[in-house]
Amino acid sequence: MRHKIDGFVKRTVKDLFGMEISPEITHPPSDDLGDYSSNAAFLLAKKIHKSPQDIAEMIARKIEGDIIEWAKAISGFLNIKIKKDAWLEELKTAIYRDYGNACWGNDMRVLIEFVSANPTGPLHVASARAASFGDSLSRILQSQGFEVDREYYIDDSGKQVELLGKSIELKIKELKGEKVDFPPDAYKGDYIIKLAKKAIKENICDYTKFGVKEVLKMQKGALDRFRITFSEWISESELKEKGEADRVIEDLQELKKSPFVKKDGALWFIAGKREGRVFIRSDGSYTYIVPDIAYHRYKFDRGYDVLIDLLGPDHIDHIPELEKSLELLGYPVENLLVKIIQWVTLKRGEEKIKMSKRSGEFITIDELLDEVGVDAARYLFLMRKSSMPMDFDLELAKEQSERNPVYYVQYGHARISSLLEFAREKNYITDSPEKLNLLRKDEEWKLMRKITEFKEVLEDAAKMKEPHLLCYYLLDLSKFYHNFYQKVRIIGGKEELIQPRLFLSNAIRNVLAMGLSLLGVSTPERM
RNA sequence: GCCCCUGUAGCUCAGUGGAUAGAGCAUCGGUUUCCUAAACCGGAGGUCGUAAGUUCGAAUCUUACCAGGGGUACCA
Repeated sequence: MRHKIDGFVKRTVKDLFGMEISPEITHPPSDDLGDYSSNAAFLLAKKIHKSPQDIAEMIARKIEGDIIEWAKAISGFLNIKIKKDAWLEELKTAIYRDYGNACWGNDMRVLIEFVSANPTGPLHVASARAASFGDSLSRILQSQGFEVDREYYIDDSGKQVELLGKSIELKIKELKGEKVDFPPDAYKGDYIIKLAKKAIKENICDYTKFGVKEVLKMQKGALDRFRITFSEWISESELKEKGEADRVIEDLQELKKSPFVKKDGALWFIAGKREGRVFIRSDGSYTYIVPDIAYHRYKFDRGYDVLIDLLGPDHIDHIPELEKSLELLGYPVENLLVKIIQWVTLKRGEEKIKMSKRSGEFITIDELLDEVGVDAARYLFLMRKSSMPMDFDLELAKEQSERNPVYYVQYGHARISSLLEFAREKNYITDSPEKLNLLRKDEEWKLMRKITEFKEVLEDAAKMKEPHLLCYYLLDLSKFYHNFYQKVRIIGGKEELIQPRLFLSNAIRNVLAMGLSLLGVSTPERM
């Protein structure tokens, strides 16, 4: 619908003034101003030296389109009312299972990397937020015609995993009755004890390898429970073994203008105005960024058109070096989109819950799910836009679970499901698009217009890479439906209106179901 | 010091260039012999952190400042 209007406005402007513009097509603040409005006249005012109102009037007189009821110029805006038939035609399609799907993604191949936590302990809530986000964004992009793969990068080489091995080894000694001094940065927590006991039982000698394997198993289990899947798990150590990290350094050194400087026995990467960053330590080992560059190169080499990284704010400082290196190596950095998912602060009421993996005090995904459930957790994470640091109040998520936004939307779905079931028992047809033109009430028109907004919201969410837009839309749609349901008696109301109203309800249920499944939230038939 | 995020109703947050700035919670009042009251309707509640600038138009963009949070390793 929005695309059609956009086309009409552009064509009319071209016919009238011979100019190409990109007008915005939005919804006016109140219904009596029409269904859509455009700022086209404002954009043209300066170029052709006429007042926006005059231009809008010219466009309004000239504009043509099979779905336009009327077009008016109102204080400079071009306002357009859509024919009722057009809304009804749109409504008929809203009952299909692929409603809202689009193909402007053009089968572009997208690789989205997320979570990628250190394999040194259970996943905590910040990972849960990133997991919800990455999963939902993948689904939304898929719905718009992108071909999406999801990847988890395992940081299984480096000092942190050696420390994990060491922590297990020391814990074993302690369990055997030896007195041991744990280094201050050793990993603690129940899972270390569990791993140590298991290592003893299985006669393990390589504690690091064992620890990483076991921790990954734990992480996969938690993600599974959270309904998050990945197409690929890429291991840092494997990339290193294949010599990919070496190749990055070699190729960067071969450049005409080497970006490296030796200082204090370490190899520093200097690019742009920023201070340098160490790539090779004085002991000859690579810092984290080198295999990470190799990894990104590997992503590009596999032929992806767009790379999306969802990172925690602690990675911000590495982005310039990563991008600069890839650029120097000849890769299209503009196709790499790095999105920072801000931290989550856990609270219980007023009390902040401090988290530190090393000290062993943290809330894991499993504990979170035990307390608030998958659906509530996912919806609450996804409601915030990614740049927003969020407070997650466990007390509130639990206590107010009845008034939790996710239940409001799910309740809408359950309510309609039960209505439709009741209707079928009474032998009413719930999916016949006949007599829809009998729908005339305000609440019914509002719902019809709201339904078609689904397509617009999905497109916007995919373009902006922000699933929270969908969360707010679904809340809105549910609100409109609850309002309609309360005011209009369907079964038992006017006989000729029952079937069209059931169809309308069915369409709403379909949109709610598809929206919720894009968020990874379940759609209960009853509650 | 430098970098990043944030500042919108009492609270939690939407709104990122358009018209009279919205929702939930909290609060006050109302709605159930009838398809799910986990619902609905109404009231009250705003110097959009401050100031300047850009613009026909700014909560939205720019700059400076103020306030809160986070980062600032040859950890990742």
